[in-house]
Amino acid sequence: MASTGNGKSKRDTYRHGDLRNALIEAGLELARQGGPEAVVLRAATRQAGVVPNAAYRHFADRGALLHAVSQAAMAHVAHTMEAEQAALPPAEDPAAGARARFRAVGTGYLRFAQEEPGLFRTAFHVPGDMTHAAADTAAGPGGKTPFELLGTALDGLVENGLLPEDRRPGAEFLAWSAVHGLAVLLIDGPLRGLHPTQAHDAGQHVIDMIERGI
Amino acid sequence: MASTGNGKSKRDTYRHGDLRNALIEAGLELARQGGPEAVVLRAATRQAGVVPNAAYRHFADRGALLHAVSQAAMAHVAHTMEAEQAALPPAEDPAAGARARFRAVGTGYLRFAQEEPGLFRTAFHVPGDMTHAAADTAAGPGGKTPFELLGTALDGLVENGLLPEDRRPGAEFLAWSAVHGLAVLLIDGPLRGLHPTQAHDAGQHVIDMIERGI
DNA sequence: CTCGAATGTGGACATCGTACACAAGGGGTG
DNA sequence: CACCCCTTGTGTACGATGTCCACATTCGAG
Repeated sequence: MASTGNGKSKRDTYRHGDLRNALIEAGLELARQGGPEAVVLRAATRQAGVVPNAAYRHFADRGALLHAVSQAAMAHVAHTMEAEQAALPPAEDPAAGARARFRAVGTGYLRFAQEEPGLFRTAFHVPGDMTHAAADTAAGPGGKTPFELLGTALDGLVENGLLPEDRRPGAEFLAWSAVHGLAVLLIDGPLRGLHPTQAHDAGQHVIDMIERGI
Repeated sequence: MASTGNGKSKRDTYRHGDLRNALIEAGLELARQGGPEAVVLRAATRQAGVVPNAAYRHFADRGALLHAVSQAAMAHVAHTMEAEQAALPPAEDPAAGARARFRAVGTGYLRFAQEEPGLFRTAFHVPGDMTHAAADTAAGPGGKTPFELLGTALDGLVENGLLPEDRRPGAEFLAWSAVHGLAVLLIDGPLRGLHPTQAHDAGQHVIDMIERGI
């Protein structure tokens, strides 16, 4: 076993073989259900069929484990964003395509926040840094972090004349602020429990505001 | 004593007299320094000079205490926002005044986030609901919650023709999203540690975007 | 004055993070 | 192929936390 994800049967080998990843995987599951505070060191080791202290061979402390889980969650965010872009119908012209890809960045971000609130909260739980955010561990299949995806989409807007070049600097912070703020409102603010379609509309409104105000 | 806020000397009376508020006060101090997860029941009771279990006469559990502290922190946010508005120079004309008061809402909010990040995080820590948010416990000296302050400011914009009436519905969520998102970026996102003046500029940019895009 | 409801105390327990010493065993060197 | 050592997992232990239960103290209504 060791490779199979189940955590029930006790390991047959003394060595686990892939404990570090098993712990991150277990942590992800805990985070999915209960957010960052639910990723408990002892629970993760239990799930991996290992004694609590074994974790310390791979992580300095609970915080380090949580950070690794957070990075993995961030990668999931990136994945959802890329998927949203990939699902886009072929664009009529380059400009329309750039605009659609930009909006998909926000839409994917918001979709993830609603579908996986626990992971979302974990991904952005006082993340050491989400810009450089160890680009490899926090990246999606395309190799880009959520932030980088946003930057690329903004560059696309500029290239197609949809965003004046002098407004480009710092634009990611404006866009990110608005979308992330809405995400928070949706998952544990006053907009929590909004019907998915209404939430989607709210998301489009915010993205409209960004396009207008950026 | 009981009335004095110090927590050093042991109470002389068997009854504390105002334990509930003493615990909230202690919780606020803990939250100020370490955010929501730092508001620890035992620490608060210790500070109040009382045995841990005494807290259960006033709060159902740690969560209830944290919620009360959160509400108190929210009141502090409202206070800062009101102060920001009060400090405004007299306006030239009503419209300019309405606009300045609207911007002050955002500026005050962002100021508080930077000056008291621990309290800020605590105020918005999965708050049962921040809209109705028990208007009395979360309100500032003016009797309004942060959300209500924002709504009032938006109404002011409409009254002065600065915001089309058909754009008013839901506008608080657009504005709140953007400002709150920036606040998060500033206190534990990639904009953390930004020089206060730069942070202020970023805030003005976001508010500009809101005014343009709302 | 008396007695009950409100408030604080004491002791106990499960769980958590983590430190320290020890065991197992896989891989490089001879 | 044998040996030794470094990595990885185990066992035991400690302090801290949230919370439960039974008991003590005191205030205030009658």
